[in-house]
Amino acid sequence: MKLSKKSAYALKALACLGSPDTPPLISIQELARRENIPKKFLEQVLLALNKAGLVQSNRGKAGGYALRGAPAGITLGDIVRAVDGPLSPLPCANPLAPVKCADCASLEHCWLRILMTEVGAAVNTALDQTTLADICRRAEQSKRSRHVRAPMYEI
Amino acid sequence: MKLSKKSAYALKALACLGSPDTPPLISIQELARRENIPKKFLEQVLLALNKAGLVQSNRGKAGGYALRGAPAGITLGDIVRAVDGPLSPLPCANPLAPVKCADCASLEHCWLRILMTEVGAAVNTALDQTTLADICRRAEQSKRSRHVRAPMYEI
DNA sequence: TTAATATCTATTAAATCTATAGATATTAGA
DNA sequence: TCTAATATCTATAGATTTAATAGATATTAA
Repeated sequence: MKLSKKSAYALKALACLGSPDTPPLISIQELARRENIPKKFLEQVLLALNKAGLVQSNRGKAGGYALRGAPAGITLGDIVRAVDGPLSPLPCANPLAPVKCADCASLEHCWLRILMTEVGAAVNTALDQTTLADICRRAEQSKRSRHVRAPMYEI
Repeated sequence: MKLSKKSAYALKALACLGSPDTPPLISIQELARRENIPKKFLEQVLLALNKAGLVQSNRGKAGGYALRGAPAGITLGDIVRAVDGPLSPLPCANPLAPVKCADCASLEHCWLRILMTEVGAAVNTALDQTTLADICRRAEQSKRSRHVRAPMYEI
């Protein structure tokens, strides 16, 4: 379960979109600047998020991006799946569109496939426990905590 | 959470070592043949498993490998970690040996790091629920089910 | 009409994973 | 003691995936 750069950028971008400090519509360029993400790469990330319905875009001058749904309704799993595709441990272990492995004789009786299907389900479930709302809360907190001084002892 | 070939081979090899059809000591060559794994690659896998203490080896002629501990005491997580290293979503999210990311300013206040540390913990926990004993049981079952005829309806 | 924007496809660059190669060390048995 | 079969180790080639960049087109407010 390595987090790809793409997913990491997606998380940062969405956290930014969900921040109270962000205008209702923000351009790729500005988003890239704020989150320190390569602009052209962020482009692709937002494209994927848009296709998955997690954000909405306005084209043309003064265009930009905004969240599409409520942060509480978007899970960490949704985000990762949107940019990296289904997070199945093996191609054959995707419950929706299983792809037979080269060396496996039968999908049917492969214990590794069955095991990994369960593992994949567990991972998906784990990632779906956290919502974008949670993520935004954390981001705000750490933003705040970075501004305060080191704690001092009161007498 | 993609399963590397290395991990997949490790699982197959260990399942084979835990099978009643396997002699108490089996050579790499024979193991590679039985599980259809490139021999030189399997070599590296077994080396890692040995270093992690999951198997034991005898060198010299008539040497080979065997399980070191009881299958019920070895988890799926142990196996994957043994061959692929700690399965942390980000280098900085490894609770034991956190490695600062290039673009992250501080380990301390990075919400992504904290979030991913929790995700990593969840994934580890999930993988540690399944033991090699479970895996061996599944492997035996699927071995058996492959030998029986298609089910027929009894009257 | 222009300038700023999103969209799309392709390509290059870098990193990682998979596999192979070739050497050395060890040991049972002839 | 020698030989053959084995594990161990390090290096490297080959393949695949990921990350980043490039350059075009489409859209829209002003």
